[in-house]
Amino acid sequence: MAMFEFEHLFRGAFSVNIGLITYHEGKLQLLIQEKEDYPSQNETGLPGKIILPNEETEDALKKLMLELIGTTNFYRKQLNAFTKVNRHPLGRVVCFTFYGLISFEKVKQMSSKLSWHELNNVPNLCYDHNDIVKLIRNSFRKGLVRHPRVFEILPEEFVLPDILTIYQQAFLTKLDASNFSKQIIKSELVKPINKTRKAFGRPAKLYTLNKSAIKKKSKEKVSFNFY
Amino acid sequence: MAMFEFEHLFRGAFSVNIGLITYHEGKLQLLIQEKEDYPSQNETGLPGKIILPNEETEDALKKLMLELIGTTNFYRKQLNAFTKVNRHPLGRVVCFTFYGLISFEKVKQMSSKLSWHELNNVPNLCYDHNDIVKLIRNSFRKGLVRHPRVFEILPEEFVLPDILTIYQQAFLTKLDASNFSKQIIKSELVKPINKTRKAFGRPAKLYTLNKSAIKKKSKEKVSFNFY
DNA sequence: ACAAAAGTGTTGAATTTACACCCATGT
DNA sequence: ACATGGGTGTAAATTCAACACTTTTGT
Repeated sequence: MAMFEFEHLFRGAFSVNIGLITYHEGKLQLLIQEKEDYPSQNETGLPGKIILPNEETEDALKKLMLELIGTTNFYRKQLNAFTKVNRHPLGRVVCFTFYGLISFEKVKQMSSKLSWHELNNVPNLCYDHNDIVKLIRNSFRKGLVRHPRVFEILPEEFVLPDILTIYQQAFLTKLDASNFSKQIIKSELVKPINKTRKAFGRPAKLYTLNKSAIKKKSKEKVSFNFY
Repeated sequence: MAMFEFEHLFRGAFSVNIGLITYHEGKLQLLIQEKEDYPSQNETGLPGKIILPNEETEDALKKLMLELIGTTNFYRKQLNAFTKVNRHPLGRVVCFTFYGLISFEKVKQMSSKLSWHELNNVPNLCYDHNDIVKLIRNSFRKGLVRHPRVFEILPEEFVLPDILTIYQQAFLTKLDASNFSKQIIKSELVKPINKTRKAFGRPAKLYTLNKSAIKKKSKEKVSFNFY
């Protein structure tokens, strides 16, 4: 069997890791897991697990997330693989990374190993996980700029100033609140419901996502003008 | 040694594949390789090779490209890994894909196995390589819209209508030539040299890249307005 | 002279940006 | 009443988009 002569090439293992972002209590938050298995006991890192040799990546990820937060119902996207030979002490473990977005209300349970950390203040993580977090923040930003991705981390009913807050935290910048709100409304992606959210000052109007508007893809404007 | 108990997990192999794009004779072109090794003799696909268990991905890619085109001096970016369990007949071979951009004049040699094919008319390729090509076209488009990436596939001295042609082919659309040229000039990324390129009608002015302007990163305009 | 391709000019529309100002609430 | 955060209005500046027109070449 021809298989035999190639056997020496089949010496690698795989893992999935995910950076899951949500928005809760006015902050962007990242899900962090306390590791308990060898060789990284007592360290913290992105949620992840080893993929079995005959297991699809997507299945491994779903299994992991069911265990950890009780649902697989959230937006996700595969990012780069991390392939450095010596990134893992046990041998060559290639890491497939995902970034995910979930609204806080969709989180069904929290495994005791888990905690949320401010995305803008992530602690030191094991292996190269801080590099992965950088990648994730970048993808998150791209998602915000290019797609109506904010709604993935907002509850069903939300308020325009929260969208502003999310963008400001994601880009570490200040934006003109009044112009930003007008832009959101003009996009027709949201529709007002007849409720408000109480707060210290004037209460903010609640909106929901206008699902019909989100369908039609954005116009893909082609120009020599970089964003 | 703890290694032993994890041994059953180390059963995967890796490959690199690259979609290398250039611009030549008025067309966007993709580099295609005729395969000669088992199990895909006589098929064509993206240039690629198996990565040895202790070989860095980047090293494998460089080795491959030196062999094929005699240089590793070109822009490249890692894309998604292809991880499906059954994508390769010999076992689980995970494929790390890259897309690359090279100006035609930088290609030092052409291995006899290689040929250029119009990017908009790629033939049937082996395995899932046609899927990879789709991914590559997408990344190429994103690169064009968001970064001054065109210059990677243009010669030292180029002409504005060629940039127009590239964008039009990449996006399968027509653009207003006069407005597009004005946009390029306003970007200050190019500076005219005192030469022209002869052609049928009025000769076009030659330009070079203004390397000082390319340094300062684009302003990262944050808005609720998707491109 | 004429066709073809390159490049310039002009104009109205649309979008952006910066603020001034008004509104609805809790204390 | 007033501080606070939410929201509307407006006007100048900039960018976009369509297209008429001029320029420079080869035939």
